[in-house]
Amino acid sequence: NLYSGLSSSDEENELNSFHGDGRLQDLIKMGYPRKEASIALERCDAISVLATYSCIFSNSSGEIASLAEVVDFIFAAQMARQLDEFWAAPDEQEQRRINEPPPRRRRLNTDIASDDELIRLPNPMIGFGVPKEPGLITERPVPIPNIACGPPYFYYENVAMTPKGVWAKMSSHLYDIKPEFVDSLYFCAAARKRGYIHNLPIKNRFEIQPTPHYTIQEEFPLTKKWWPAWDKRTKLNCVLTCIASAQLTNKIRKRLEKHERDPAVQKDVVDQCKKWNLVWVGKNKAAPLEPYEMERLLGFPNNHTRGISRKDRYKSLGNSFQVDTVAYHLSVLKPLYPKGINVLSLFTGIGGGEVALHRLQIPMKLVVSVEISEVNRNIFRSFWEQTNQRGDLIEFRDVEELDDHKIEGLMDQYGGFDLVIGGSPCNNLAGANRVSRTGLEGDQSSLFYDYCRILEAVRSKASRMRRRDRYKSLGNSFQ
DNA sequence: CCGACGATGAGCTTACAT
DNA sequence: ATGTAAGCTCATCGTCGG
Repeated sequence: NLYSGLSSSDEENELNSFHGDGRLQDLIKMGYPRKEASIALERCDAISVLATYSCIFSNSSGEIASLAEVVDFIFAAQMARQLDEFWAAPDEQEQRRINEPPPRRRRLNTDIASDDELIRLPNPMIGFGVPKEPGLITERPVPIPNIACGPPYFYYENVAMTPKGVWAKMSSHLYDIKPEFVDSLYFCAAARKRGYIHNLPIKNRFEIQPTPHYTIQEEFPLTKKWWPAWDKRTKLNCVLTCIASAQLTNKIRKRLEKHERDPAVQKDVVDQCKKWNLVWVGKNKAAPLEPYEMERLLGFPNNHTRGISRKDRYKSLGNSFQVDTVAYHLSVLKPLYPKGINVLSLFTGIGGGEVALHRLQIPMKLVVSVEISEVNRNIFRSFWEQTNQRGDLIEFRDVEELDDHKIEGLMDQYGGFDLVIGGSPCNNLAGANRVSRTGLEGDQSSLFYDYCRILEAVRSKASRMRRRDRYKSLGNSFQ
């Protein structure tokens, strides 16, 4: 038997893993990078599992396998495919990537990672497809690597237009999954170009109802009365964290009262409207969106962010998900988890991901939320209470508080996470930032690495829990 | 302390002409 | 293929007046 020589020593390790697996920590102490150690563990365990299964089937004496056994055999076969990759010598490029030193603060233009892989933004920016547009695909052009397949699922989001090389680097830290770039103008009346790295299936996605309106005039019908013919916009630009001053509205009104028919003035006004995302709310009166209008554009319930200052509402909304877009991607979870899911929500903000799940009517049995801003935590807690959620909500302030020990404790207590969702800070990536657009290693945006750390802790713990369960059911089947 | 306001471009993209 | 122009961006900071 090909695997018999390996199984005995591995089974000893398996037994050790019942009292809290120290092997990953040991490997890290020995100087192996976390990712490499984790991959090695996963694949060694795959061999062990396969050996165990070959033993069962040789003892089954010609009986018909139960459905459960067949399902498990398929699982074992998937593992067997990974063996080939495991024994193949890793190519030099992958080796170099694995041996890369941990992230340090570095300037962008000296970043060596930026030149080996250049990720281009698609045009049109529809990802794997959007509703009501041609170009829908049901299979990924680049499959998800085996190591990242299956639950627990994860969903990571950030701005599409980052400095060069940033998306390639984020992809390389998230199992080399290719990002899905989607502009939310295909879901609502405002543009929002974002990239999403996730391991979700992409077949049979569906929209949440009711769908938002696609044009400004339909979404805000009261503006039609005041909308000048020479302003041809039908879509708004990206919802940002800051709005125009009231003085700008006054200046525009005064200019138009004098030179309403001057094409040059008209062009200048339209430019200002595009720059500041203004809509027409009165005669010659172009004003920024109200907070509740932004909420509608982003797919939140009316006055989701009420109770905090106006300025904070704009800031929180500008930093949020577009709910309809995210819900479209997460919709594939609904048939998979009819009884609900456990969610680990990092950088929760005002809870865009949870609102999406709620509007999909996917019950949330548990949400562990990490959010540094107090006003955002208050908003999210209000949402949780007012929608009469039955599940548990556990809040943390800082990702630093969520170490391996705490993650594993929560997973033991609640039976693991089904979804890890979050978008890390974009402050140092966003084009609107004049002062500190320092890239992925910037003070705020480097929290991306905490997302990776926590995700890997969840996935490795989940694989250990699956193994433990398999041994348990194995023990039962022999009685 | 809070909020309104104005100043502060780079870095990336696409579109179009050459 | 290459150059040029135009368009857009989950923002930050200091000042000032309440």
